[in-house]
Amino acid sequence: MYRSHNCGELRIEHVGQDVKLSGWIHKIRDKGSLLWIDLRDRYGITQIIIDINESSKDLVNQVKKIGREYVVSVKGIVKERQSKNPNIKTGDIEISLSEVEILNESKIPPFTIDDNTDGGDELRMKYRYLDLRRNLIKNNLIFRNNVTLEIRKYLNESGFIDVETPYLIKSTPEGARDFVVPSRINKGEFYALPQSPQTFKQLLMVGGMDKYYQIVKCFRDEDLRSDRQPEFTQIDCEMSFVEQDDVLMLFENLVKNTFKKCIGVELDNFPKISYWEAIENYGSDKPDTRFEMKIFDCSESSKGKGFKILDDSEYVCGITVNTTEPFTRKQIDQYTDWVKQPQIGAKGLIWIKHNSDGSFKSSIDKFYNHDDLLSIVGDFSKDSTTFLIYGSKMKSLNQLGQLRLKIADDLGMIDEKKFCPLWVNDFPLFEFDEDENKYHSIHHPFTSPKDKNINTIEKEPSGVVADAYDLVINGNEIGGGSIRIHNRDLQNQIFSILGFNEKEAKDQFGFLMNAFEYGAPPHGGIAFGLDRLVAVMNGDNSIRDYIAFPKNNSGRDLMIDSPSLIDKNQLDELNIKLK
RNA sequence: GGUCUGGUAGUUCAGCUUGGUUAGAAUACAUGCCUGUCACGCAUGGGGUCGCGGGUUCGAGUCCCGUCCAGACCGCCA
Repeated sequence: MYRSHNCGELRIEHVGQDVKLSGWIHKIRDKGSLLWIDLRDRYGITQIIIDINESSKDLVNQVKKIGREYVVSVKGIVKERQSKNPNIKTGDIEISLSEVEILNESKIPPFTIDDNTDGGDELRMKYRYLDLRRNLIKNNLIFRNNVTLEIRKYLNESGFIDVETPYLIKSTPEGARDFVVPSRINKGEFYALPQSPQTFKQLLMVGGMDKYYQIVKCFRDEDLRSDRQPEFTQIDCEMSFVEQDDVLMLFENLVKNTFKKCIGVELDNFPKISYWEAIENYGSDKPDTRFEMKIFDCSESSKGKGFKILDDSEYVCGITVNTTEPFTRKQIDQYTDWVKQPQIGAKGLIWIKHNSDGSFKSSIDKFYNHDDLLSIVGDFSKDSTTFLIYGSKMKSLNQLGQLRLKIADDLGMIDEKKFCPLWVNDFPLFEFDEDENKYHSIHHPFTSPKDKNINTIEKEPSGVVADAYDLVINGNEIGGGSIRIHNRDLQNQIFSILGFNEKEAKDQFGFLMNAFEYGAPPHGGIAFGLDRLVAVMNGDNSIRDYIAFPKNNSGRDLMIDSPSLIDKNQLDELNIKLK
């Protein structure tokens, strides 16, 4: 027997008991004739004490051999501590050591296994198994487990069944790049890993499963970010005989339930805003609504005063920043430089300072008098500053949206403890790609247009509104879904607008079109990014520390050192020749 | 594919602007001392291909060019 208790469960009421614990040596504090060992496992830390003067020589010698991160079993009697430690659960007791057995030695770890580790990201990834011993990662994984458990419970109680779908599927040109797997048996042919189980879950609906869910890995061969991994986990759901509101209600309750059970937060009802409201008010389709600072349109009020730059712009929009002290010239210049950097790409930044006496000072004083400026900024409070950005509508809004986030961040306007979920819906169905001179789906090609648009699809594709919705929390896209097309002719029509000819559509999605001819029920669904959800619930932007073995910026696993070359025999077998 | 930042002790960093003595600090590690520690304390000690390659120079951690690696961002992510 390795242990009678774990390292986190002994309390004052266990005093006097003989116990055996096993775990890792967290820290040794050698005080001469007294020596303490912190023994650690997943459940906590228990202090072991050795009184050198009252212990056998053998025991002392054994103890002296032990180093950090050794795995040991210890036997002893539970005693009340003379000086207690209120910071840990086992802080009232300690184990008076009578026997110790070294189960495994450890090299000196490359970084300290501590809450404030001295290890950098790269090293932590390379020795991820050591990093997992730290509270941060360990607690995140436990938290993730709690979240998935609550979600499974909720979905099961709501009548959903968990059905697995295949990982080796077919590559399609739409959307993200596929990860591809060569087939040995079918020479020259390739499987693709799913970007999502989209078509399969729709086929499950055709198959009468009615309510399906799966907590499932998805794969996309695109560049990584701190909130994007090439393999990530979705909570993937689909339901039959539903309209948008049915889906939103059920999954709003799922999210509320998860927040309540896992972090004790009661969320208010989620506001619903349309895609265009989001874009025009926040410059983003995933607005952070933890703070106001809404964007306003001043295209009309800013024109006709002889200032050519604004007169010639398609769109002019602004935000007013309320501060207790007006921005300094230096701060304004810094923001001007910031928006002009290539990543943002603004042509310039116009500023209007609101002085305490109600007067204005601005970068466009030459062309605009007091009343002109007043009509641009509308309502304002003293000592605030208004910024204007101009250009094409989408670009200006997007740039100002980014400035809005930057300023809020700089000024500490974001309450980190707050959660502001909302639904964004009424997305356009298509977006016109200037480079390729064709339309592509904003969501995916199986998204249904709103009923009222069905007759105008061919005539005016860009005006069609999709029956699609996103869940946004604190400026993060957490989930998205739609009501799907279940009619073969409509699906065909959509494929043709997307530029598929009949053969291509049949080759790639023939199975789905066929299925639609055998009584496909109306259906719709949603998928949540589990990694992002747990990170956001914990107030984090990066998902890496919520994944046991994540990949780095370049898609590498630094621990197992993948991807890697494969040998010639393997390549030959797969009929692959490298350039 | 692009922009930016970084790479110096096991680790995290300073030093680079303005080239010049033996490249420092903290932490980790080792040894010794310490009977109530829990970020223990004190003393001593070991520890460096300054990412790699080239160039400028009497002399390069420091300046220049290239390259590799890591991170943030843009593009990309139905």
